[in-house]
Amino acid sequence: MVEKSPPISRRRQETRRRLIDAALDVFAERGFGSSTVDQVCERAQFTKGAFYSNFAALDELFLAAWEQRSAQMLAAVEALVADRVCARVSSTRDVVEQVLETIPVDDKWYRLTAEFTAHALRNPSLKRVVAAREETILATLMPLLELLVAQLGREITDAAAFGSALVAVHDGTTVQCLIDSDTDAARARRTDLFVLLVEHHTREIRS
Amino acid sequence: MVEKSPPISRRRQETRRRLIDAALDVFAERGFGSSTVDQVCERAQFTKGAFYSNFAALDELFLAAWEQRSAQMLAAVEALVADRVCARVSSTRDVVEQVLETIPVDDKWYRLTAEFTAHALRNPSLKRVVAAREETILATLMPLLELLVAQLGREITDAAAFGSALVAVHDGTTVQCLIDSDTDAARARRTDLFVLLVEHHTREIRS
DNA sequence: TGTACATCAGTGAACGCGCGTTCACTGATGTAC
DNA sequence: TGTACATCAGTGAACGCGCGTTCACTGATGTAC
Repeated sequence: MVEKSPPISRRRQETRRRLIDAALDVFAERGFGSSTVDQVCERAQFTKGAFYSNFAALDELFLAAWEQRSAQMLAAVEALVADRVCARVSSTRDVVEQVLETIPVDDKWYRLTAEFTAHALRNPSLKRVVAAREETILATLMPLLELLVAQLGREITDAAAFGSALVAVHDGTTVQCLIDSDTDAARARRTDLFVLLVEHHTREIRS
Repeated sequence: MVEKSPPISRRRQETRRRLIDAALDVFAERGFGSSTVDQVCERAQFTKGAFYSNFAALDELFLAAWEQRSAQMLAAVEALVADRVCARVSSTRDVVEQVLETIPVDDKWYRLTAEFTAHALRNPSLKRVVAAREETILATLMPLLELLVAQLGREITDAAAFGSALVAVHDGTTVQCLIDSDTDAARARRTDLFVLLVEHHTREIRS
């Protein structure tokens, strides 16, 4: 039997939303482990009771916040890449540059996701959540990328390898862009790396 | 005038060492922000007073622990790569595989360094520390890599770009190896990526 | 549309544990003769 | 080598703040007639 949970009222949904938004700010500012229920509630303009009426503990809110935010980010990137698909296209490098411009190197989001990943490594079920999200990201983006490279007269040779290489290079270069004093150089090298990946994992279509 | 700090006694050095070792364990287990002075001291078999006699606050210990550990890791990798340089060598792929085997994908260390990086992004002076360490790592490893690729009859074309690409791919693929359920596949793709990098950033030496 | 009642969702005060920090102390280590 | 003293390094008890968690409550929202 599936437990028939009562429908969630609008008021409640709105409260959760405000708590999640506040949590994203507070966690990014102070780190998850150093944040308190009070700080989150104050930012959201609620008393602590409101929090306990909606979540069992801070980790639950951390998970909810991370999931919501990463879904948002994915939706945004998806929309932007879809736009690119419709645009005129010249060289591989141009496409890479344009797509990378749409993916923000967001300091706040990086801190959050780095901490969440580290947190997930301590908890098998959270680990599965993170792995599942990576799959969702790839499942969403790969068809779009296929269209993109098709416009360059190319096709993807090994989608799984290409996808995970893109994610790895994205993650690895993001830190460098945030840490390095010479951000422009880091970004330029990032672009070069992506171009290399595209050229390596696609081939020209014989017409 | 340079403040002439009194020499640090052996006893004191040993105490610091034990506290740092304990901190590495506790931080990896619970996360930095959720660790307490008490927990670290208990693990190190000291009372809290010992901690306050050696460090001003937990962040100071976090920094000391991270620096010590990353220096240790670098020294270990350096030694292992130096060994490789002396060994017989066949193909690029073989070399990459052998070197990667020596670099452990260490869950504990990953958690620690991910959290420290996130922490450093909130603090400009720590950010510089992290950036400096990356430079040290590259300055140490690049000469060795040069020797390694020379044995393959190749030479590095752009050392700076090669170096930062290696770091980025290393970092990005480490997470995947730790998170993905299919670790072997993740490791294989990791190797492929490194091979690609070596081939792209080096060229055959004309003899 | 208005009233009377029921349920729901957030309030705010209360509690007590655990945490960071201090400090007078003691035992360990170093030094002078 | 032995003794007397000085300094150093960690002890352990004490303090009080802040944090997580609970719960009787009140005002908001929904429902029946």
